[in-house]
Amino acid sequence: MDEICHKKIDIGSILKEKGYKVTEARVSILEIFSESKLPLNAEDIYKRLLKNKKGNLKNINEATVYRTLSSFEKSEILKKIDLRKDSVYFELNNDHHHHLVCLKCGEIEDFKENKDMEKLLEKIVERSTKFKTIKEHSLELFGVCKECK
Amino acid sequence: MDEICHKKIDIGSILKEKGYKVTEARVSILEIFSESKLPLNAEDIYKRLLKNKKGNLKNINEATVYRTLSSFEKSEILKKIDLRKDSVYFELNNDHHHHLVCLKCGEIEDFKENKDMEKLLEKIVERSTKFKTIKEHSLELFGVCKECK
DNA sequence: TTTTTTGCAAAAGGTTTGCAACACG
DNA sequence: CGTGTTGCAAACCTTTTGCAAAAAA
Repeated sequence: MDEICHKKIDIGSILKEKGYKVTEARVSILEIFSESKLPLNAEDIYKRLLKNKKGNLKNINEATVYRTLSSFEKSEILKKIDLRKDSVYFELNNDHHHHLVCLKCGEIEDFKENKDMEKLLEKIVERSTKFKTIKEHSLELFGVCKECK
Repeated sequence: MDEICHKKIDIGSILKEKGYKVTEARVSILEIFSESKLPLNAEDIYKRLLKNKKGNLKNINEATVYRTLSSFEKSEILKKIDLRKDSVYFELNNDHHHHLVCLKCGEIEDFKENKDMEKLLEKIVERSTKFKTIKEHSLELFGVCKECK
């Protein structure tokens, strides 16, 4: 446990903190992210919402999913990840890590960012002529996993 | 097809090496990449083709651009880059570097990858349980450039 | 000539948007 | 109750595809 991800998050407070009204769509979407070990795209979210709600609750529209993901990204609740797939993936922005991605089967393994990495990035920015600071960075490694070999 | 090559790459040989027939579309597209300092997307390429050809030569279709980019990526003449924009960017796969990207104006600055970086990546893969080697990686830094500050 | 490549047009995703109805605070 | 949020459907934009015509080897 507690390797990467999965801190308990107080969804209500997060939303209020960012000035959002606490709606069913937003809460459900954040729940899904907080329960997922993997990055998710809009379709993943939409399907899980459907599954969760097949009882009595009303569905959440796909447009709402897109709007929510996009606004959560702007307010830095989520971050966007490029997995070299056709759609955009997101994950919670509360734990700094990156991914190893299998180009064949899509398998994903997380790895934490460490001090060495941070120092390296600092050096890069120091040497830059056009930038003084950076806000974020991508670092995803692509290969073929042992299973697919 | 014996256009002058403005850089050091021999477009004809590259194409033949990879088993491609040497067509006007492919040569023109590679010329554009070899003259560009920045990553380009399909639309960029298409527009530049239009501009180049506005004299008498016939245009190259957008579908051809997409097909060419995609096949050049598979044959590793080009590589795909995620710049957090709406479309996919490519650049020549002949020089290992990464980018600092301005989230406001899109300004791009290159930086070279160094030994430290390589060692760091090696360590990550060593520690991985699911992967033994990686083929490639993304590393793009996003921030706001001095101009936009 | 044979095989590959291209143009065209149509369609396929994925994502965004306008607007009226709805719900949180 | 007022403003922010959502559902719906249509539009949008980038990218892909089938097929016949054209070009390379």
